[in-house]
Amino acid sequence: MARWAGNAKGRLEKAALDLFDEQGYDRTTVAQIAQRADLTERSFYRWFADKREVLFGGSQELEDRLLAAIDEVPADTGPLPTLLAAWATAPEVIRPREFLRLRSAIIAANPPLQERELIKLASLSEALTVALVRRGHDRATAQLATDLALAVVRLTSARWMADEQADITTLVETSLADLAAVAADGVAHISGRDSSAVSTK
Amino acid sequence: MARWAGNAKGRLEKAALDLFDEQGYDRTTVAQIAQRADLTERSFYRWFADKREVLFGGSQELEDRLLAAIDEVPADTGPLPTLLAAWATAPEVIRPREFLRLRSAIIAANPPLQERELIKLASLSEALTVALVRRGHDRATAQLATDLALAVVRLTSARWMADEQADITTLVETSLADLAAVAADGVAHISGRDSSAVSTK
DNA sequence: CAAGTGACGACAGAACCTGTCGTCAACGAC
DNA sequence: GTCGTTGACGACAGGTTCTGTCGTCACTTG
Repeated sequence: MARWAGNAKGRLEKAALDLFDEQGYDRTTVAQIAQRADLTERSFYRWFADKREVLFGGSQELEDRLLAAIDEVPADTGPLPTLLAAWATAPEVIRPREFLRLRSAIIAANPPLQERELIKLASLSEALTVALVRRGHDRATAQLATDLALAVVRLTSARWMADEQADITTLVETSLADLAAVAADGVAHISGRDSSAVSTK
Repeated sequence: MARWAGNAKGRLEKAALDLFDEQGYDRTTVAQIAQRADLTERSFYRWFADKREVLFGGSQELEDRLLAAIDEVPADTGPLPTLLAAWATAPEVIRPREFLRLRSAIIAANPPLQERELIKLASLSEALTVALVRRGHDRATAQLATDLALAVVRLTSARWMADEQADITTLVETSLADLAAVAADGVAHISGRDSSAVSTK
C-alpha cells in the first residue's frame, strides 16, 4: 500500500470521481475507491463520513466564500441585494469547469446524491440567513431574502444554461423583475379580495 | 407469524413509529420493526423502499390533495394566489395532530430523515410547478410562484408555531406583504444602481 | 376444482458503516 | 540521539441495510 504517500484525501476524491464516471455511482463500491487510491476501505471512512460525502467537499468552501463576501457589502444595502451581490463574487469557487460538470451529471443521475445536495443547500440557506441577521435584519426578513435570492439564482442559472451567451447581470435583473411581478400580483389579489374579512377583525 | 392478518403496511407503520419514539430512529433496526408487526424483515422491504420511507407515506396524499385543490381554483386567478388558496384547503391531510408532532420530532432529530424530507419537498415543488404550467403559466413564472408560495408557507408556519392563537389568514397576508417588500427593495436597488450599466448595453 | 395471483417466509449475500487495536512514520523535548 | 507523543494507516470483526431468489399458502376467478 502507498502508506504515507501524502494527500490521501485528494487521492480518494480523484479515484472516486473517476470510478463514478466510468461505471456509475452505485456500481462502484467504497472498497474499489480505496483500492484505486492505494488505501483501505477503513481509511476512506476516516476522511469522509460516508460514500456520498466524497462529492460534497467543496460545499463548505462555498459557504465560507459567500459569508466573507457578505461582510464586504456596504452596510446600508438591503438584504436581497446583499445576497445577490455576494453571489456574484463566488463564480464556481475555483475548481475547473469540467470537474463541476462531471460532478453535476453524477448527482443528477442519483436520488441519494440529490438528497445530500438538498441538505447542503438547506444548510447554506440557514448560514446566509444567520449572516443577514448579524447585519441587523430581523429573522423573518432575513429568511425571506434568502429564499428569494435562491429562487433568483435558480431561475437565472436555468436561463443561463439555455443561453450561455446571455449577460449574467441582465439575466439576474430580468429574473428579479419577474419575481417582483409575481409577488406583487399575490399581494394585489389578497388586499383586493378580503378587505372585508380584515375589517371584521 | 401473523401471516394473512391484513393491513400489513399499517402495522409496520405503527410499529416503526412506536419504536422510533421509544428508542430513537437509528437505534431501532428494521428487524425489530418487522418483529413487532409480526412480519419478517423481508416483508418490510416489500412495503417500503427503505427504512426512512416508512415515515413519508403521507407525502403522496398531500401532493394529490394540493393538485386537486389547484384544479378548483378559478382559472383567472394568478399563480401565487392559486397556490396559497390550494394550501389553505389542505390543513394537515387528515392524520391526528399527535401523530404529526411525533413524526416531526423524529425527523428533526435525524439528518438522514431531513434529507428525505427535503427531497420530498422538492418533488412536491416540481409537481406544483407543473400544475401551474398546465394552467397556462409559463415555466419561469410557475417556478417563481412555487418558490414564493413555499417561502410564505414556511414563514407563516413559523409564526403560527410561535403564536397558535393568531388567525391564519392574517398571518398569510402579513407574510406575503413582508415578502413583497423584500422583493420590491431588491428591484429598487437594482434599477437604481445600474441604470447606467443597462444603458451601455 | 384447476389455474392464476399476491402476500409472505426463508435463505443467501453484497455493500455500507463502525469499533477496536496494533503498527509505523514524523516531530518535538530533553 | 533517544524517547514519548501524535496522527495516519492496516487489519480484523461485526452489525445493519438492502436485494435476489424461491417455495408456500391463502384468496380469487373461471
